[in-house]
Amino acid sequence: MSGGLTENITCPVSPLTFGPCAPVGRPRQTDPVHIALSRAASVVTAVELEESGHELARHELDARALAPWIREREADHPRWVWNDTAHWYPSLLAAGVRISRCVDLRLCHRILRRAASAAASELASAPRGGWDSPARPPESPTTSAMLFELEPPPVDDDPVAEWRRQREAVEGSARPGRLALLLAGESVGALVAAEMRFAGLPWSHERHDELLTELLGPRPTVGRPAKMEAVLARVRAALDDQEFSPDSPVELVKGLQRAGVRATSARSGDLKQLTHPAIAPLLEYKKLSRLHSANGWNWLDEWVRDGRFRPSYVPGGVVTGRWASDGGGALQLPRQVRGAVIADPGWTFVVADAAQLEPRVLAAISGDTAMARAGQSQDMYQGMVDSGAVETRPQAKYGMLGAIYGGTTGESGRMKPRIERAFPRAMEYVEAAARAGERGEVVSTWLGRSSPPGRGDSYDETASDAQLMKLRNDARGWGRFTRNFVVQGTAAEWALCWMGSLRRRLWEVGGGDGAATELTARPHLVFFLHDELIVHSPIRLAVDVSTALRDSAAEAGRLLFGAAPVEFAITVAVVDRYDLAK
DNA sequence: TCGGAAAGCGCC
DNA sequence: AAAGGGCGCTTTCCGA
Repeated sequence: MSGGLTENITCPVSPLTFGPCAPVGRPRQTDPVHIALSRAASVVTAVELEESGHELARHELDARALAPWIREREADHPRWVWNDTAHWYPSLLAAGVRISRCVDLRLCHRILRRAASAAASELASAPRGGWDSPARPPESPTTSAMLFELEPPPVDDDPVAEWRRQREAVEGSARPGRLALLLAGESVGALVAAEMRFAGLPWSHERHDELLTELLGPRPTVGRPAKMEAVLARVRAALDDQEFSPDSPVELVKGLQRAGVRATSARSGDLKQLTHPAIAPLLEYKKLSRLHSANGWNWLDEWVRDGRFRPSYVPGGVVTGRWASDGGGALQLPRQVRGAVIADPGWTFVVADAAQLEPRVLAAISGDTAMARAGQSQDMYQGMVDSGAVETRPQAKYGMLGAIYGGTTGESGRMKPRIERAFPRAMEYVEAAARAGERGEVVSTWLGRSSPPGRGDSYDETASDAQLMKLRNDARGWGRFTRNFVVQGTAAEWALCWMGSLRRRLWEVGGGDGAATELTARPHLVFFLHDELIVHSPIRLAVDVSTALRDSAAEAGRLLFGAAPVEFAITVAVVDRYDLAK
């Protein structure tokens, strides 16, 4: 099998960068296509490199002159090579400079260090060094001076040497096209993460406060909000216990037992099984309490400023390649508060969601044509019903989720034989990934991101991750992890490609390089949630943005899977409030 | 008094 | 409604 279409596209500049394909002024043979940046104190060194890696020129710049210099050089759309996007890009954005492509060396290093397809490379076998350390925190005026004095940059910090090592690792790998696409996707993701934080998600402080007041009562200066207190009073009355304490799981269970209720845990799901008049108000209390503590007024004060929610995203923060977030809980925004996400006047949101992304990804990576056929429908689960594989949509949904997650009980367990019969290649694929995990082997995504080493391997990279360590000691549990890894991880790769393609298209919709306006004056990404994107757009461009979203989804499918007959359907909604999208 | 672990629940 | 892989965040608990 080939690496998809990625090897076949001809383009003056590599398409694997998610940058413009036909730059103004086609590069001459000696034009630099990469510019590597490094910094020592206030001096920035910029090294211009040919595609071959040959050094063309070297400049030393004062750090304060960097942004205008980059703006000027950006006309040729070089790839900016730097250690951490999160270190360099925020200050450029603040100076009004948007770049089209980069190589985030640390994110790429992390992938290559572990990639099974590049295991023979010098990079993979080198001792751990500075590039294996976590990213240096972005400079902040209060801490940077101190940190830099205490921790001098590691000696192997040279971005040019590292870039060459990475290029060798990719070129010598079993799947150079796929790995190159993965690294390009990871890097463009880092650009998007910085841009989304810079732009912020439009958030109405006023509407959020109204929502909280409706549900909880007015903000109290001390103690519980009035409506929470009232619900708690109903719980206490039903238990005939004025001392009942709902906020500690231990106390909650004890309190219920004192009243003769056979509770063994404080989990909502378990409480729901019980029949007692106190249960309904108690569940209601827990719901309100969660909202109050996680996304209440304190959250609003801390995270929403000047009408924008600016969380910090962590590209590649999850072992599977999904993003994580660091503060603000951007990836867990409860539906309850999404009504506070309101577009600016004259602007709107274009909200797009990849429909049944993981099942479609499974059809593609396993080459299961029957499953791919079901995916010709906009609604893949309905397509599975129409093909006769199962009788109802819920059967299709839980059957598929069971296949992907390794479920054995309930409806998903019951559906397993039928799914196996209808989609044998897909099931064989995930079963093989699970067995490999149980044996302690490494598995890899379609583009080549490899799972952490399995059981029995004396490898300490993730030793600090308690959850992974626990899972690793449970063969079946680790098998479920690797089974899910190949699907979730490849879905994350599709999403990166979708986002990278969209980013380039949005820039064009906004006028391309000809329009000398800043990022937030054009349609721009403001939110990303695994398989969902939100674009904040001037109303008059919403149709073009919708088209760009669909074209990007199709392009992502082609980039990963070439001509494979798998459709990646998305739903698109143009709304001025996020909660209206679904 | 502080910090890590566990419980619980939000998102996909 | 079901099953359950991946996370982050808040609160409580408990021991150093």
